[in-house]
Amino acid sequence: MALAKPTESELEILQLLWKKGPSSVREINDEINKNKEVGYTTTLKIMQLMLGKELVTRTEQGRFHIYKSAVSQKSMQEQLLNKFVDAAFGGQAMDMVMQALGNHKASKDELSQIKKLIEGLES
Amino acid sequence: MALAKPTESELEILQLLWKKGPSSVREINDEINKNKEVGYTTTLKIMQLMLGKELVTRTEQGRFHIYKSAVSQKSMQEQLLNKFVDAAFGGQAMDMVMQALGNHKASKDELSQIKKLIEGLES
DNA sequence: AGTTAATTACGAAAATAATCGTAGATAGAT
DNA sequence: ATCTATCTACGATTATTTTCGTAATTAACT
Repeated sequence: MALAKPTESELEILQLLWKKGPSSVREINDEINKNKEVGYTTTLKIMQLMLGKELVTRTEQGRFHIYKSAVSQKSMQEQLLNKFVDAAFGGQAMDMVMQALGNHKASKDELSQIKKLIEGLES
Repeated sequence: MALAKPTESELEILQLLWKKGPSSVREINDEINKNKEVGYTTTLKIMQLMLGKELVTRTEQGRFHIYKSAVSQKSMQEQLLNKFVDAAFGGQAMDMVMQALGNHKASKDELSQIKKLIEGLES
């Protein structure tokens, strides 16, 4: 079965779950509110919807719930990347790679890592 | 003034305008309908909304209109890429680059071009 | 001239997403 | 025991995006 495509808000929550690990609604909402104001029940509602879409699972921990991502970061990113390359770069992935390399600062370390990856692909 | 962020449908139309050059609604709608069924007036309406957002301009050509992208492909892609890296990769652009390199087939030519770019960045 | 086909403008409906208020439950503090 | 704070569930509202029907206009073709 195909992964449900997350909405923007859902993806934001998935990011936090990947980064912080299993979390309560309160923890997620607090994190989100570091950047922008969102009501607690808004976040709760979105997480409940994500449960319905099977983007997350949850366990009861006393009287509240701990949510956990149900999709792997890598496969979700892969899916989103494919869609994005199509939508924004007409499918030309290497165009996008070049633009990303040009626009984003990368450390020497990252660059040599990428070079190594390319050399592997070349052979 | 910041570029208006295009919706998904709007972006699809921008892609076609970039690729095909200035086009009538009919031409755009025909292209879109190669992939999926969308009514003519739906496409028309979206293009009219894009005009309001200044994503396109248009000129009269007899009794119909020719639409033209009003935003550069490069700067729009740059903006979308930044948002995407944040939303899907938590801002880690190089993670995304590596995943793109791993998942998408690239020709020898493209790979050496990218390598050259990296070598330029390294110095 | 009259008919047909293609066009634009526009309002409104449908679909999707995000927001929040309120109610009911429960735990902890006084 | 009561009060207060926090939690879940859920309906309803708002905002955004997509879709399309209809009317008016114009061009082209009998």
